[in-house]
Order: sequence, then C-alpha cells, then structure tokens
Amino acid sequence: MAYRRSALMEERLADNRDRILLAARKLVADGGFREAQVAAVAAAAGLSTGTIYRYFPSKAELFVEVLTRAVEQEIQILDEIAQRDAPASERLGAAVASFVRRALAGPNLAYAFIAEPVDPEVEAARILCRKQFGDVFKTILIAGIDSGEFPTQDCDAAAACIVGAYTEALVGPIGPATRNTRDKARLIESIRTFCIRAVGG
Amino acid sequence: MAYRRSALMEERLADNRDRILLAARKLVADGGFREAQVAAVAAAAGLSTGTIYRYFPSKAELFVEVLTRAVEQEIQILDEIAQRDAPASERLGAAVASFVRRALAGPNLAYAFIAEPVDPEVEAARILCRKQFGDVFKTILIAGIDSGEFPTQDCDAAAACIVGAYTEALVGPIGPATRNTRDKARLIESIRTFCIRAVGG
DNA sequence: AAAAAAAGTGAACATAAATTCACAAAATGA
DNA sequence: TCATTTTGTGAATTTATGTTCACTTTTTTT
Repeated sequence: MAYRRSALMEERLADNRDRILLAARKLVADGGFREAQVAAVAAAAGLSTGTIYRYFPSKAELFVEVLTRAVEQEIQILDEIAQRDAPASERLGAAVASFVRRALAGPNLAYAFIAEPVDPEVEAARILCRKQFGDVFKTILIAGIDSGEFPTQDCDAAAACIVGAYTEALVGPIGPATRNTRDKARLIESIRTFCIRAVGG
Repeated sequence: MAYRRSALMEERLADNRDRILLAARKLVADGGFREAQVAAVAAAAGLSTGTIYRYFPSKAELFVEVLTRAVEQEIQILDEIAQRDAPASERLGAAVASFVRRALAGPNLAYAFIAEPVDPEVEAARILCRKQFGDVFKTILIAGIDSGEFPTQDCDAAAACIVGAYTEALVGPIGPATRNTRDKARLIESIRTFCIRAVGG
C-alpha cells in the first residue's frame, strides 16, 4: 500500500520548513549573509545540514525565499500607506518614516536584505525587491503629480533616489553604534524631510 | 656586499605593482569583484600568481588599494567642484552630475565599487569611501546653510541621502541594459534636480 | 665569470563552505 | 509486528580560491 502523509506529519514538515526560514532570517539579521552558512542555519533550526536540502534545492533558493518573504511583509505595509486617503507628500513621508523606523528598531534585517551583497541568484532577487520598493514610491509620485501636488518629474529616477536615500542614510546608524530614541526620531525626521522636499512636495 | 636595486630595477618593480593594480581594476570593471581572482589578476598583468604576493600581502589589501585609488581620484574631482566660487546649489548639482556622468560612462566599475559585495576588509574600506563622498556634500551643505541658500538641516543625514540617492538611481541603469546618450543626459538631470530640491535649494 | 641576493614561478597546499549519499530513524499501511 | 516508504543524519566529497614554497631565473657585486 502507498505511503500517505498524515495530517500531523504534513504539519511537522511545514513546521520544519518554517523553522529553517526563520532560523536563516535570524542569522542574517544578526550577522548578515556572511555568517549564514547552511550548517549554521541547520544548527539554529535544530536540524542537520542534510535536512536543509530536503526542503530547499540549494542555499541560494533558501535565501531568495528568506528575502522575498521579508520584503513581501514590508511591501504590504508600505502599500497600505501608499493607498491611504491623504496628500501624496504625507503618504510619501509616512512610508519613508515607516520603513526607517522599523529598520532602526533593533537588529532588523531590512538593511542586510536591501544593501548586503550576496551570490548572483540572491542578488538578482534583491534587485527585484528594490524595484518593488521603488514602485511603491512611484505610485505615490504619480498620484502627487496628477493632483498637482508635485511638479512633473522622472518618477522612475525619483523613486530609485528615494529608496537609495533612506537606505544609505541608514547604513551608518544601523551599524555598531546604537542610537538613543531621540536621535532616532531626529534621523527619521531628517530623512522624511529630505525625501519630501526632493520631489518638490 | 649587500645587494642594491638599480634605478632601472626599482622602476620595473614599481611598474609591476602598477600593472597589477591596473589589471585588477580592469577585471573589476569588466566582471566585478567576483571574477577578479588573484590568478586572473596575475594573468592579466602578465605575471604569475606567486608574484602578486611579492607586491601585496593579501588579495584583500590589493583590492583595498584598487578601491581607494579609484575613489581618491573621484574625490579629488568632487572636491574641486565643491570649492568653486559659485552658489552652493550649483556646486551640489555639478558634483552630483559629475559623478553620475562618469559612473554611466564606466558602468561596471561604478557598480562594483558602489554596490558589489566583497570580503569584510574591502567592505570596511568601501564604507569609509562612501563616508568620504558624503563629506564632500556635507561641506557644500554647510556652506549653503551658512549663506542662507539652504534651510537649516541635519547635514550628515542629508549628505548620506544624497550619496544614496544617486547611487541607487545608478544601479538599474548600470546593469545590463545600456542607455543611449539622450537617456543618460535625462537621467543625470533628474538626479541632479532631485538632490538640489531635497536640500531645499 | 662566479657567488650572492633578490625576484619570479606555478604546482602543491590549505581552507572553507556547499552539496551529496549511504545509512539510521521514524512513520505508514497491512 | 513486519515490510515499505519517507524523513533525518552528518561525515565524506566536491569545488573554488587564496596562499605558500621549493625551485628557477634574473640581477647585482666582486
């Protein structure tokens, strides 16, 4: 008779898969991609290295999924902000501030995912992700130009600039030196102002 | 009697060192750090791999020098622009445009230097370089605020944002798809406008 | 020209990390 | 419980490169 997975088994497998993704994510958040070797992920997930390959065909595919999962979440939040019923400049500022706030909140992987380098497969995925972020801002920009709130401009370039601006401004602060709450708030405000002004809002 | 290098020999050694640096730079420009292995550098320089280690203690140190050399050149150009006798917003725009123009002319090198991943030693050097770029813009910003041309703002954050903005806006265009001259000119203009507006100029 | 020192060589070595695989353990169905 | 299938294991394998070193060639000095 054929082997049939029980519901319980099915669940445990899904659980393992999830644990692997979560462990990988945590490793990246803590030490960047550099320290997230397959063996380390396995150990963190409480599994053996071989087992990882029962769930993912390669390290690259595992990390592509780690990346896209995290970014999906982030994009969802930003999309919600972008669709609010408010002036474009307000939505733009809120979206930027929202991202930056989370990035500054502890050892978030936002930066590692957006800026840290990896092997070509993951790199390709990352470029797509950055584009996704850009698209959120592009949407807001187009709306703002339509409503006359912003001057006409190259929305693709401006969107990329916005993503780059807040990303780079986070590089320093995200590093070793942890800032206090007031400093963080000030930084968020500075970046927000920069981005809104930049598009003529 | 002790061995003394002749002037000719001295020159040849210096020449070799230079050839190694140039070969390494070219390899990075063509295929990124990924394809710039020590053996490849040696071959491109017309030397053996072992010889590389007579001139540089490690691959990392070689590439740190490749990086800093290229950046020094770039910084010099930007510094000259920053010190011109002109309105701050004009200097800011000129500096940004100057960088972007060159990056678009030699795409891969720019990408490799700006965005491509490397080992920690080189990464550390790159972060310092980005800071150097930021400092150029910070200088301009401070001058602009002093003269009342720009509103008061967080110059560190704004400088980082500027560097990030034009960098990110270059990542896409720098990729496989090469743009025509008109597109490039338009992109440069878009980025320039973005950055000037961003600081309230 | 011979001896001594330095520079050049590239195959061999070291290392690190991804991937595989023969086997063990666990789950399923009869 | 036994046979079958799936899942888990981790040591061994593979691969890719940085680095070394015993040896050769070149340069310098006497």
